[in-house]
Amino acid sequence: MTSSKPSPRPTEAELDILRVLWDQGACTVREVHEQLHADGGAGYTTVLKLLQIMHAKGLVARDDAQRAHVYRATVSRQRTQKRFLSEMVTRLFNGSPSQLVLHALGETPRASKAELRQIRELLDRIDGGGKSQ
Amino acid sequence: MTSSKPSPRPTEAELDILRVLWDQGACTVREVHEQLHADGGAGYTTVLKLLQIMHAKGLVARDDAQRAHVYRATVSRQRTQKRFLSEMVTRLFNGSPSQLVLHALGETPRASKAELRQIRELLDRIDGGGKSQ
DNA sequence: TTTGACTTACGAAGGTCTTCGTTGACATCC
DNA sequence: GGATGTCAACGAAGACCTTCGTAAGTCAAA
Repeated sequence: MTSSKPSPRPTEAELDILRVLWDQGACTVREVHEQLHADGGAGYTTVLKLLQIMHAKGLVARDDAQRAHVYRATVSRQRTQKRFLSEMVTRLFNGSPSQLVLHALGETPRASKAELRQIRELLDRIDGGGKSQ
Repeated sequence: MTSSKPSPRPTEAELDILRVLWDQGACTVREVHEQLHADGGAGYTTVLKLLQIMHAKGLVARDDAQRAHVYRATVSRQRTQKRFLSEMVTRLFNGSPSQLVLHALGETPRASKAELRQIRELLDRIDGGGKSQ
């Protein structure tokens, strides 16, 4: 039983921290804080508190071998993206993912050639492989 | 100055109500409540309170000519979809809408032929018309 | 050993969100 | 007219989120 916790949806501030953790890998509180609020958005203890809460929720793991604890994300970027995406589909797009794709694509005139090609390839794979009705 | 208010992002419970209003058109509180919590999810006054708050926020308009006030959405489904989509892109997809499309497409093996075709057409229009660098 | 820098831990304040109980207004039916 | 039912309005409670001030612990250098 390794996956006993569904681990709750991250809040906005938590997402900001997760982004740092995903990009930088494991970080200390100070590193996250400097990455996120170098200008002075939120204080050091705010980030610390958030990380403690996230740890309690199971969103991050903590290595306290050193004095400055090191945090790393336990939820993957992919999984989180998927989760938010599917919530959005049910809440806002009548449960139709392709509707979401259509809308998102409409707002995306600045895609690179490579990306467009990637999308086409994926499309081919879906169309060719899984011809449902 | 008709459009002085950006009108805040709807919360989850507010989104549920907006969905009803979008699908059914203008509704009384009772109608929304029965549509949403016929089983007994939340009480009548809860829906009423939410609609009052949404009215204060400018998310819905109210016609109080009759005793039972009639509410209708002032924000369109499209606009709201776009808004959530773009927030998601910046928060979760490094600002790249096509990345979002790619992911959403990956979770969409059950798209209908018609939808896939629609996506392809849109893709062609983007690719052909806006060939950037 | 004392000082100072750095760190975690604790608790609390202020805000928003969601829910509901109660009240008073209004209409209808007997 | 009085009882009954429906409605909007109000206030408040409880939960969660975000932020921060302060205390307490640890380590190294002076």
